[in-house]
Amino acid sequence: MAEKQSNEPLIDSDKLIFGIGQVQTITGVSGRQLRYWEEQGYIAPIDQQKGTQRQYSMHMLFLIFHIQRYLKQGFTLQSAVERARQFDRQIPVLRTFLKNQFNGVEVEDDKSVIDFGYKDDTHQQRVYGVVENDRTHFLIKDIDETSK
DNA sequence: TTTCTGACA
DNA sequence: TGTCAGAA
Repeated sequence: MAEKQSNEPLIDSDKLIFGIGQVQTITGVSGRQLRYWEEQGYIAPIDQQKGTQRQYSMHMLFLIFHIQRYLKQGFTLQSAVERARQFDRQIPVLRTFLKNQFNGVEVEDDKSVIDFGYKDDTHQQRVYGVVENDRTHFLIKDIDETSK
């Protein structure tokens, strides 16, 4: 099996730009709301000159999407923004962790196993994430020095 | 056609 | 927040 699949050529998310029309279609947030949120300092388009058409990064699109999700759940705009921002701060952390720990996943019909690499620098145990249907759990295996 | 700003039955 | 106007 292939050991390393250095996944570098991912899409530059910074190059994915959306106009206010696309943002409305994707997130369901009206242009009027987007301009109001911007006026309140909650969101910001990509730096552009005044009077020109707004452009939003994919990152901002996600933020807008989450603000709207919390809004639908009944939160006020202010608290929805707070929660969206908190969530936003967690993404880079998860990304870094997965980037360093993810070592591939074996997909099977009834059960799939995610390889999270060694438990620590001692390299004596390996951690796996097991996915069965909708249930998940961790699995730690001891590494026997004799094989491989 | 779409978006921008400002205003308000 | 929606919607309408007048301009770009």
